[in-house]
Amino acid sequence: MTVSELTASAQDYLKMIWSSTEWAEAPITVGAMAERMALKPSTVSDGIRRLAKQGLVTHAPYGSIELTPAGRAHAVEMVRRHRLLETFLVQVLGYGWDEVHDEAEILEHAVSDTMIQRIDEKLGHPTRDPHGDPIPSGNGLPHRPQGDPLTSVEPERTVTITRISDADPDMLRYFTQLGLGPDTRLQVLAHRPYADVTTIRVGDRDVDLGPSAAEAIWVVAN
Amino acid sequence: MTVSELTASAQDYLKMIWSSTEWAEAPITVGAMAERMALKPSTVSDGIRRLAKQGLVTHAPYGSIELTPAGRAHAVEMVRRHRLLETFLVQVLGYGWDEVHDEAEILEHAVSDTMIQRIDEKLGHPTRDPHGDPIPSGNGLPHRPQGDPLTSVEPERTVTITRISDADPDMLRYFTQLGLGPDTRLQVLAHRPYADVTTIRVGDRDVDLGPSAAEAIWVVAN
DNA sequence: CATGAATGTTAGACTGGCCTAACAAAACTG
DNA sequence: CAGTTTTGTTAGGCCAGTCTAACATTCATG
Ligand SMILES: [Mn+2]
Ligand SMILES: [Mn+2]
Ligand SMILES: [Mn+2]
Ligand SMILES: [Mn+2]
Repeated sequence: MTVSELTASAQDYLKMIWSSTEWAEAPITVGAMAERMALKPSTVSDGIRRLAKQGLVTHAPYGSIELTPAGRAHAVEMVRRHRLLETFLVQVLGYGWDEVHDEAEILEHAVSDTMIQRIDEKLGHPTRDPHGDPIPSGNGLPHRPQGDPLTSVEPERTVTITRISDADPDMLRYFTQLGLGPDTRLQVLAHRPYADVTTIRVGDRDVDLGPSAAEAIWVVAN
Repeated sequence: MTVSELTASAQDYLKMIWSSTEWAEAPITVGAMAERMALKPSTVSDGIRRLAKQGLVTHAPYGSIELTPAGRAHAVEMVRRHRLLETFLVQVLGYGWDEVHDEAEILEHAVSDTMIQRIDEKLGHPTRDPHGDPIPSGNGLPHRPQGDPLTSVEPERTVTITRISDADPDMLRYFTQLGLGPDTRLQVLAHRPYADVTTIRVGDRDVDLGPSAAEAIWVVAN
């Protein structure tokens, strides 16, 4: 029943499927998974077939990919591991928020349940990782995240950042330069649709963000 | 050149070969490796062949197994990782010395060079692990251990423990009960050869140790 | 020193995980 | 709605790592 009976690869597939529904609606496709995991579609197709055989996902050929309850439990556990480890690396080992994702991507498969528990205790049961993402609790219930992409906020609104996608370390370093992180307040000045640029005011500074940056930032009104 | 180009299995084989010469003389055999790694001899034989193909060991069929300089460098690096991680788990996460070996056996393959470096810095460049074993330095030079098995000490001598084999967690818990650990002073009272019992005095208490316990403890005169 | 026991190697099978190439299905689009 | 493009699956190959079973070599002892 514990996650560590699965191969690292299976753990990553499940985590990816689950994550695809955390901040977006559309169910994930084989092609998108292959893209995001830097694998070939044939490899993913095969992997999904193995997961289905283990009862962790349901999948009819050419059909949609859905986690079973067992698959979802494993996936949430992996997300918990990943985010606790990221938090640990920042808090205890002095990593920057742009350095932790790749390290956690490996460690999440290697640490024992015991170690996760001790990390959780040492950190005082944190609820958000360094990128603002919610850390699911030990009993598998996610702390429900909130927010919407910066691109969907009406101009003139002042908002607070809830999370920033941890996918691109370079982008995170750029955000650090700008003083943008979880809980940063900012004002949306304008969206320029055909230029695909969002202008924000953070502190006393006006900044233009391209679409990939603006989509990586999620905010709530305040 | 870094250790992480190797599979976890290759890393473990190299570490085992190297470790077999740290505290004992005789070169390791396929059978002994299989025994200690809980594998079949045919599996190890095959693994050694792969390592030889990569230039990490020399081995003629039915002949002895020797590390090449490259193999030795990788092996020492793995020992460094293992022992630093054990120390980290005890110092930072509050593990007991009997709990760290199995955890480190996995983590050693997963942590990055960066993480090892930060752990080393956080711990202040420790030179011995929780079992008293020397931690090779970053440049690959082992801190030369010293000592001899308790079984080889003449009666009446007072000695100090330098290291205790970390192979058996149950035995470590037993030693904890007795107050035995690295740097503990004790007096050897007698060896009873046919009973295979070594009697020691530690603090104000006399204790009989069987051969497996007495061989797990290494000491220096003082 | 011959022979049986102990030790080590090879052969063949299986799994997971990846790939490329060929093929099949589904989704657009004129 | 037929044809084309996109997407997904299957077939076949490869490698690492494990096993069991069969075979080869070495060692030790009578
Ligand atoms: Mn991962
Ligand atoms: Mn994160
Ligand atoms: Mn290991
Ligand atoms: Mn140790």
